[in-house]
Amino acid sequence: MSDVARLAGVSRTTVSFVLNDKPGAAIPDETRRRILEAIDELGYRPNAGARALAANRSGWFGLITEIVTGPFAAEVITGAQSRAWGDRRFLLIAASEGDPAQEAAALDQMLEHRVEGLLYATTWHRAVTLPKAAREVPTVLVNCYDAEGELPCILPDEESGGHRATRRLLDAGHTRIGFINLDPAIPAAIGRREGYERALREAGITPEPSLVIPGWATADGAYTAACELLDRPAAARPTALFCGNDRMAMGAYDAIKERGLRIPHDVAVVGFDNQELIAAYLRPKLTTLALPFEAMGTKGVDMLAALAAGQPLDTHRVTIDCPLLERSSV
Amino acid sequence: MSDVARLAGVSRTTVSFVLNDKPGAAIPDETRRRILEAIDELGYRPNAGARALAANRSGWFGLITEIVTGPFAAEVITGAQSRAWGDRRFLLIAASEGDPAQEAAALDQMLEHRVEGLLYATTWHRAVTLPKAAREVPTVLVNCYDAEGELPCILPDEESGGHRATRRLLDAGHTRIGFINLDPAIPAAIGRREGYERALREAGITPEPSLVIPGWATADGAYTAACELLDRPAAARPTALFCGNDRMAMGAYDAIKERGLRIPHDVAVVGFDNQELIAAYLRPKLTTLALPFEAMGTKGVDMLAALAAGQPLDTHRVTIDCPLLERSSV
DNA sequence: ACAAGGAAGTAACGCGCGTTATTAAAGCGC
DNA sequence: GCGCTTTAATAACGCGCGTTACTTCCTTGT
Repeated sequence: MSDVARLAGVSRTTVSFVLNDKPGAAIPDETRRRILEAIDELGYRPNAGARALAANRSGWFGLITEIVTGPFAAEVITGAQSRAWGDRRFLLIAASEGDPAQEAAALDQMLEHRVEGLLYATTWHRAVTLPKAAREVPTVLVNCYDAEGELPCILPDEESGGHRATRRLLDAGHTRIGFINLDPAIPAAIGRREGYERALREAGITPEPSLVIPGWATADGAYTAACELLDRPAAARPTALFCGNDRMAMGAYDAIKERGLRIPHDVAVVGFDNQELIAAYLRPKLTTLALPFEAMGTKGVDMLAALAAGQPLDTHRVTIDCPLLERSSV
Repeated sequence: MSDVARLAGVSRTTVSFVLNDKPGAAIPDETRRRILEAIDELGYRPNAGARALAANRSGWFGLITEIVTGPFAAEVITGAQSRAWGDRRFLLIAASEGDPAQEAAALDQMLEHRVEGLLYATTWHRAVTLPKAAREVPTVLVNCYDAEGELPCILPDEESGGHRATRRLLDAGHTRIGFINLDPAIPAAIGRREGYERALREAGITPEPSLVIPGWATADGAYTAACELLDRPAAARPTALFCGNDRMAMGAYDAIKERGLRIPHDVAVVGFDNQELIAAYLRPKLTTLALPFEAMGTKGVDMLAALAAGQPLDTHRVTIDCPLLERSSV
């Protein structure tokens, strides 16, 4: 920077003013041009670390996930990343691998790097408890919530998702809709079932509990559940299946095809999660709902930026809709 | 840090010595204990940015990928990440989205952050040309190579992969092995075909060109190709299919099942890429080869660490084996 | 002609730390 | 008791930059 100043025939301060577009500093165009030329000629690059030190603003946000691999975390990262870079902020990403020790170590490193905020994301919607150190810095939870309900969080709107999926099947003319659910104890399963039942009631149909079977989140479990549903007498057999996730839909597909039934003519299927590799390549392609991971990532950075700037949050608990992806299974 | 020094009754320098385990500095246990106690009591955390500035070592490596989403990039990141954190180094990750402008911007930011090395990873094995700015810092290519052949690179061993897949089918007793290949012009397709033919020749079988058909990397393309192969007269029909990737294997599965043939009894299948969501949930589960993305990521950080330390590289071009994942389709 | 005010630019300090050169005290052999 | 080495610790500088307080020069109005 001193070299630039010397070459441009000004002081280092002036160079700094130009680089930061300092408001209130009167820099004639001619001087500015000389400085920019010098920067270009010398190939000068400001040192981000030194700037951070002097300005007392690191520009970093931390992002802790359980695993970096896996489509979910990757999408959150994508969303957060793009939003952050656009804002000239940067993401220090760490994976906890589900290990509290690694998680604590990662958090330590982040605090040493003076992150201005922390994003904590989980693979599936559930409650979490953070290490105490997380209180030292603004924190936003993504796809999870803390038991004490103190931290702001961003969650998928499971209820409206279940409603939307069911509604889609109702619109296609189905009235007996089987629901192969996830583990019934988790928030996703509870919310989606509520949405499912609300959609039915809104259509004037009384929810039939026997049409709801847990598939335990596996393809095999869903296969078994689908067999059970499809082998009922014709009058009780569902003409559509709403599956808790796409892997489960895969199992359901097998059960359906095995019985010589066609999708969607004989049985329609809606999945959940939009696991691209499954949904887009099943035959026929699977209509499913997407968990809005990328949107949750960007929203997380937004909220963090607000918090870091000292602004209050309008909403402490944000829910984001799960969009329906129309393919060929309905 | 001054507070710590004051509380411990020593100078800031002494605190620094303790923090860095400075060799040659004689610190009595008693003094060290007092300092560590003071650190603990005050909850002091060193400022990583300031350390970097003073020591002139940022501790950062940059990682540029085309997309952060997608299983490939995610695995590379996982590998690089775990290796880097273990070494107290950190990854500044950016996605180019295939856009040269974004790529250049990302690189600029990385250089401003004074990364000590750059990892450049692509989604599929191919040649690349880097922005000139990349020359300013040690660079290692992952899953790609530069046309000039100047930069060190890490590549999957396609030839041995093709050989291993074919060998597995030969070992299972197959002699007419169809190969539904990727776009024949790309390195992966070329290497794997070489391996395929070598394995055949080693088994005393003359490669039959008509058994090799491009599937153009899509499930539909592979489906068409598989139909063509399976509809040949019995004597010319392959009893096993080696597919260029798992999506293509998915298409092949459909063609096989449609004809009432069973996997693996009538037709065995080997895929490539180990796209977990497909390979592990197809029925029967798909035997496939994994691209060693995670290993490539860790190796990349290793090489970068060596380069950043000024050590010469033993090998300029590293290839890593593609392991066979045994499931149920052979 | 002169004060007032703005335009253009600078010197100097501090951010939090690593590191070198130096000092002061303590131990040791005789 | 004296010189010499080791031990323990420190003052002071610099890393690359942002920022504040200050100076100098030019314009403008009267």
